[in-house]
Amino acid sequence: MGRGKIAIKRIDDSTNRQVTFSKRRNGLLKKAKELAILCDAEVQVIIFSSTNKLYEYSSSSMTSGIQRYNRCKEENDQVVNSTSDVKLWQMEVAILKQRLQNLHEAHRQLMGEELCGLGVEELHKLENQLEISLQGVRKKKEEILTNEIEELSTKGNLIHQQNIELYRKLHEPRAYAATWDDNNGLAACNSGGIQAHNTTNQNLYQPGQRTHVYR
Amino acid sequence: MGRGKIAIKRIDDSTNRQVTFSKRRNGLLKKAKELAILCDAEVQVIIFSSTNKLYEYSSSSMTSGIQRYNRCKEENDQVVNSTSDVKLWQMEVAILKQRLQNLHEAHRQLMGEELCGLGVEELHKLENQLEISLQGVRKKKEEILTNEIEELSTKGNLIHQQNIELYRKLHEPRAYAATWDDNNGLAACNSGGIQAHNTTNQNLYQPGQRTHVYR
DNA sequence: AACTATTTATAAGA
DNA sequence: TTCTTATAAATAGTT
Repeated sequence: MGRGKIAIKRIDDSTNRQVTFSKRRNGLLKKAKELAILCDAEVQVIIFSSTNKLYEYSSSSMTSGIQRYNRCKEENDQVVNSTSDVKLWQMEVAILKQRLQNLHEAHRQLMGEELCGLGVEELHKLENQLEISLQGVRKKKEEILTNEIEELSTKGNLIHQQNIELYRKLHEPRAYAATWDDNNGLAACNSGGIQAHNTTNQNLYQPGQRTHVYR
Repeated sequence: MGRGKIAIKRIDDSTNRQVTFSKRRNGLLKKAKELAILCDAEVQVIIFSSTNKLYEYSSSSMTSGIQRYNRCKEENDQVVNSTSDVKLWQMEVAILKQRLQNLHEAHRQLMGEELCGLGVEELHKLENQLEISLQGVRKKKEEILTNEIEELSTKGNLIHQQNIELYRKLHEPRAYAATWDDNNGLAACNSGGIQAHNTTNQNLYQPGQRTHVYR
C-alpha cells in the first residue's frame, strides 16, 4: 500500500527503515487499539525498535495482560512475572533468612542454649555430637601442642649441642673434656628457651580437675 | 476500509463482532510480523478474544520478549527511583550470605570440623564452650528425666494407694485392719509400674564412666 | 513532516 | 465460515 509494492524483508537503507518503522509502528498500535475496542478483546502489543526503544499498547494493564497470558499458558508463571527481578531477590532473601534462622537455632543448641523444645532423644544426640566435637577439638589441640613441644625440644637440643661446642672451644687450650658441672652451667644459660617449652607442657597436663585431659 | 466506514466503538451485533474480530485479528498479526521483518524490530502481540481464546505473535520467543519488557520497565523505574529497590535487595542478600557463611563456619567448628585455621588459644575457648554446652544439655536431660521419674513415682504411689483401698474393700467382711503382710502382697502385684521407675533412676547416676549419665 | 499514488485491509453482502 | 468486492485506510516513495 503505497506508491509501490515492497517485499516483506529487512529494509536495507537505515533511514528508510527508521521511517517505515515509525509509520508502521503507529499503524500497528492503532489497529491493536481498534481491535480491542471494536471486538471487546484484550490486546497487548510490545515493540522494541532496532535501537532498543520500547513502544507498547495494552487494552488493560500490561501486567495483568501478561499474567493472563502466563495463566493461559500454564507455564513458568513465576519466572516471567512482571516485577520479576525484585520478586526474585525478595525470594532469595526469604530463603536465606530461613536458612539463617535454622542454622542459628542449631547453633544455639550446640551452645547449650534454647534446649526447651527438645526431647530426651534429641538431647541425647546433641550430647553425643558435642562429645565428638570435644574429641575433635582436643585431638587438634594436642596435635598442635605436641608439634610445638617437639619443635622446642629439637631447638633446645640444638642449642644445647652448640653450647657444648662453644664450651669445648673455650676450654680447648686447658682441657678437652667437659665435666658434668660445666654442662649444668650451660643449661642454666639456655633456660629461656627451655622454660617456654616447660610452661606449655605444664599447661597441657592440668591434673585433678573435673574436666580431665587437656583443657 | 470497506464498503462503508465504521465508528471505532464496540460492535453490538455479536456475529458481526466475531467476524470483524477474526478479520482484524489476522490483519494485526500480519502487520506485526511485517513490522518485525521490515524494520528489524522485536514485536510481541497477545490477543484474547471476548470468548477468552488466546492468539499471539512473537518475533522472537514470547517469554524472552516479556522478560526484555520487564527489564526495560525496571530500568526506567531505577532512573526515577535512584536508590532502587533491586539494589537494596541485592545488598540485603549479600549481607545475609555473609552472615550465613560466618555462622556456618562457627557451626562447623562447634561440630569439631574445620579446625585447621585455629590456634591453640581458639581451640581452648572452643573446648570450654563445648564443655559448657555439654553441661547445659546434660542438665536439661537430667531435668526432663527427673520430672519423668517423679511423675511415674507419683502415679505408682497412687496406684499403690488404690490397691490398698481395693484390698481393704475385698477383705472388708472379714476385718478392717490391713496387716504388713497384706501390704507386701499388694506391692508385689504392682511391681511392674514401680520397677520401671527404679530402672530409670539407676541409669541416671552411672558413676565412674568417661561418658557418664545416659548414653 | 506533508503529500499522494497505490497497495492493502476490511465491511458488507452473498 | 469463506469468498467477493467496493471502499476505507495505510503507507511507500516523493517533496
